[in-house]
Amino acid sequence: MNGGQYEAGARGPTLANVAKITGYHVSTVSRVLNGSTVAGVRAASPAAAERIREVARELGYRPNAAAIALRRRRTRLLGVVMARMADPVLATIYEGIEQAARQRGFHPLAVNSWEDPDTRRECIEALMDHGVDAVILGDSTVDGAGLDLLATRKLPFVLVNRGVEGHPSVTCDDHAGGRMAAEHLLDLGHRRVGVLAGLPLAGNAIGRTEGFLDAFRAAGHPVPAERVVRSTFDIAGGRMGAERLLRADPAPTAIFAVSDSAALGVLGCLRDHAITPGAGVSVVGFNDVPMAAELTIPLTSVRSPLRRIGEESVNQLMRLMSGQPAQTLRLTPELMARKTTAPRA
Amino acid sequence: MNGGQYEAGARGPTLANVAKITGYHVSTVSRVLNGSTVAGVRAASPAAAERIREVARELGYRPNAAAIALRRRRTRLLGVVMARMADPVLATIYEGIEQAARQRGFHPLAVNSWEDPDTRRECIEALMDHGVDAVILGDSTVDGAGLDLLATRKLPFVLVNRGVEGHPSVTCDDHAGGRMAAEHLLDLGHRRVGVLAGLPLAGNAIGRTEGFLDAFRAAGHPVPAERVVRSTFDIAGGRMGAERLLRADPAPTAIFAVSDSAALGVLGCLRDHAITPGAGVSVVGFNDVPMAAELTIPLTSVRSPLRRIGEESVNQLMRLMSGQPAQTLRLTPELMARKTTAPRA
DNA sequence: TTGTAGGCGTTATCAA
DNA sequence: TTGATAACGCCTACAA
Repeated sequence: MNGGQYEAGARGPTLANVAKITGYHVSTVSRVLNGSTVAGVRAASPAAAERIREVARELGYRPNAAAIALRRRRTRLLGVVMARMADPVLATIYEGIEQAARQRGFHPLAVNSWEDPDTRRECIEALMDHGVDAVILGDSTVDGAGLDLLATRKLPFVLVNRGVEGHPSVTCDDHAGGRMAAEHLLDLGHRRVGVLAGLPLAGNAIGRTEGFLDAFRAAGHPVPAERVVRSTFDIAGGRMGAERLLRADPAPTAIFAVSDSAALGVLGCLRDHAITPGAGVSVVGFNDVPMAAELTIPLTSVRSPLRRIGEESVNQLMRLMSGQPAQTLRLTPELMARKTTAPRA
Repeated sequence: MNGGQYEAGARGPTLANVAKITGYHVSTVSRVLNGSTVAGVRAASPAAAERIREVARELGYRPNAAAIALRRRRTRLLGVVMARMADPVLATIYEGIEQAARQRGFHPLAVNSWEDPDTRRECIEALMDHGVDAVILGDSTVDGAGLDLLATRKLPFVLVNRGVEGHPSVTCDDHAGGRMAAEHLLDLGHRRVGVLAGLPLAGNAIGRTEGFLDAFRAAGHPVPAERVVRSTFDIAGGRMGAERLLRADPAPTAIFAVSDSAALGVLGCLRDHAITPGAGVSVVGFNDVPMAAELTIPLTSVRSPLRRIGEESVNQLMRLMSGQPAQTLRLTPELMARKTTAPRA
């Protein structure tokens, strides 16, 4: 079958090779090369260790991950489930995860669930099949779908981006972020506002929406239900949601979208309606992805520390893996006021 | 160390378990469960096979990936090296890769090289350590840095996004794309144009730039070297490059950026200079990421089939792994003319 | 300080 | 059609 051009299973030198050359036994070589200790002392004579390490280096010895995984029951693989990688928010979180994981000698195995519960289950099962040591979930829904799989195998996991009651998670303080957006709009005099509330089962969307609605209610201007519309987090969702909000008469003077991508969809929609963002209808996004600041009319957005969220999730996972409890972290967002928000005309 | 709450190495039922229950020998169970054949016939009596499969299902048996990897010398893991995941272009290509790989029972192991040669080598080595069956490289430079690592291990690999002479790759037809951008601007009457040429060692940037410059030269309006500036592909790169181009007197009437992110940086820069994209300075990007069409002044861009590029790279890898030669594919781009380009004032 | 032996879960080979 | 056996590369008691 194979033309011989490639040897998929080509392996490098093994411990046995190093052993044969040095004249030491495999077990000795193993001890030296992974620096194991007996009673706190390095378990090999300095001379032996030196020689063995030298030969290993010359040979280009690299430990075989499969063998180690089989023997030690750990792979140093971290499963990561995301809704979709091309979402700039998730991709940035992933970057944080990847970097933090690599610093600790772990590698992320990333899969996309496409917001689909069945696919999510498949993803998690596939990750477990590959023997990942732990899992980071970036696509959870508040019903906790799929978490049972991890629980039954007692596999450590941390939620990221979207929290679920009763499980450790690292997220933005979404409620606070929603409130910031609301207070900004209230300060600018907006009273009749619309909300693109994101997916109904996503914890981050729920938090942001509630924070926003709470603040408006507290200010004495509750937002009626028909001006809170569900949507996906992407551009298309924002566009459709905005279409619907703008159909109302009178239309809202401001729109809060729980993601920047959705906010971008809103901007596209406003353009089609010949409405100027800011001057016509104010728009607030969430996350402050790099694009937001560069738009011709730069987007007001609630900044969330995406990379740090990713990094912290790995930290918490390390805690879990070493037997400590994981904390649930809510990192503080920050409002970046820009030109898509302006005082009510 | 471990508090007992989690068992990192918890494993499910094994072949031995199934064997004990069914009364068959492990080897028989193995033969049944992985559907191996002897002389084209399934190597077990139908009754036995039935029973074994039933027990395996009841027990929730899942094969141990580490053991299989050790024994069969294949992991069904695909290494993927990207410059950075949060780049929307790379993330979209990755989505294509992930989907195609999963359909074939493979899983991508994705690492970010951050455009750094040393990090790239580390990435590739780490992937090999984990025993990936093949590698997709999305961050190659025309000098082929790091490819030697793969060659010495005879590991199949395919380049994606950026080609390198002499190696199979799946890319956009960058030269054609650059030409399209040029012809569009030429049609609109632009003669004094600037180019944000991307990273000097990136094959895609080189192709796009050359295609563009060739077309202008052919039209009798060669672009002088000082109006071709190197840059990174991201927003910051576009912004800095645009600053530099605009400092010239007379400034160019149009700018071609080899990526949409850079084009977005250009738009931000134009805004700061109070120049209207299109009416003032025309701007063309590359890739047509979803954002482009939604901007308040939508971005003219050369669309490249990112997802298909990712999918095709997996196809080519499958060919390589089955001993067939891989093809080098150049998928055709398409110009999406929008509002950031307008006839020369 | 070093060697020996056994096994992690699976599969390939050989024998029955 | 099925069973026995060895081996993939590594690690870890235990013995020397």
